Amino acid sequence: MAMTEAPGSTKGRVLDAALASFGTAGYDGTSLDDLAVGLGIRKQTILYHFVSKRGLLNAVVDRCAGEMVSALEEALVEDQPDGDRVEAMVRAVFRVALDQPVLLGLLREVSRPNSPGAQRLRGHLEPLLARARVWMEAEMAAGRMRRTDAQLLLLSAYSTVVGVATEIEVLRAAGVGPTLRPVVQRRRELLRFLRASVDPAT
Amino acid sequence: MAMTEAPGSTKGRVLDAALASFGTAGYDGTSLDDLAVGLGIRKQTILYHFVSKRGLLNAVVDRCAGEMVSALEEALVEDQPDGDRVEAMVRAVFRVALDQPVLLGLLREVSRPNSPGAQRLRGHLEPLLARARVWMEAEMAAGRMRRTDAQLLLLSAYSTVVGVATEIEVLRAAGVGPTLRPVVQRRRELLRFLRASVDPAT
DNA sequence: CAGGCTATTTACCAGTTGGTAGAGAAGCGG
DNA sequence: CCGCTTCTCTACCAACTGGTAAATAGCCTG
Repeated sequence: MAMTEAPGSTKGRVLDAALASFGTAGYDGTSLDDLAVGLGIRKQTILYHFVSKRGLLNAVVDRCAGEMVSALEEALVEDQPDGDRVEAMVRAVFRVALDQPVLLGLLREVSRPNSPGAQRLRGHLEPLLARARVWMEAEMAAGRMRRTDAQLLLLSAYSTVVGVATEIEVLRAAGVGPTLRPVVQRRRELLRFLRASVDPAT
Repeated sequence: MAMTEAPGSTKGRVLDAALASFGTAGYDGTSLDDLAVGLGIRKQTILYHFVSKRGLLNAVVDRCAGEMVSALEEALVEDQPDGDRVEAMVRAVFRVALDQPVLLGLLREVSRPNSPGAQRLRGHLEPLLARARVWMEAEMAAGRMRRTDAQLLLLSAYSTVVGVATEIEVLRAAGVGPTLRPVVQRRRELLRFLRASVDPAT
């Protein structure tokens, strides 16, 4: 009764392949048969572990949201002495994005409302967003942050991050190799943007 | 032999419905049968006009890209005397986004590489991007713009704009009504970001 | 009114979809 | 050796997919 699946197990392999497929081909563009063939197993094995296609998506979303959330929380703990927390979080997200680009692909796929899994993703991210909102409002009250709509700024940053997923893919499609540079530059620009939005002296 | 379809014609109605469906449900998530039923016609009528589902997508992409490109070109012509061209373009894009949000939905759907239609979209946007790149490089050479990688900055702005589509939808899903305010705020922030990226005094 | 053109229809199809039912097989504690 | 659980398989299926073929109706022109 392991909480986490061993990476080599059938279940774990299915999760990996499903993440990749959902993130690139999308939910509707993913067929359980193809997924199974790619893994050298039968489709019914997938359904045995996850009950339905929807269940598989939920499992994938759960795992990815978990990784993302814990990466963010680690970043926040590391950086206790009020060092630039925003920067720490941005760096954490970009680290995840570089380590596993497919994860951002899924995030993007699932960010579309009416998409199955969108609600589930929100369920995972909402507490985190709430915490961030509270923190930002405290900062604003203390005058360390420019007065602005916290929720809007957060959503803005969020959609920018999701946009990075698009961007990495578009860059690759545009012939720009999968180099590190554009991503780093993008991160620098995002940080500058966030600082400008946050700087009290404006 | 009209170049543009009358909006009330069957063909035009199919195009509208297809745009909405592709932009929200995605390409794979759109069924020709459902589309036809929603229009009160038979699926084969759609296929008669557009040959195949892929052909329908191409037609939708062509029309939308055309609207977007002409909106951008109008903005550039209006603002000849070197008034802030960047701002004019951003405003044009946001105007389109507000007038027809579904259009951004499609843009986002089709921005994913490997997606059918991605290549076609690039074909439409590439000349525009090339012009912008040339212009930016001239500005940089003249010292009116901070030296930076023009293509990267453009892609950055592009993915941010696509992110706005996500954001509008996410906001609506998050309960924030379809008010104008968040979009306006987002535009202001994007403009500030672009100015910061472009300001020579940095 | 004959004949072609455009538009929309009915009828049909082969392939794929997600999903169900049930049979083995492998391990394990008694 | 039995019975139980866990996992994977074979065999099917009803529904739906995009697409083809052909019939029908309206309309304009000669």
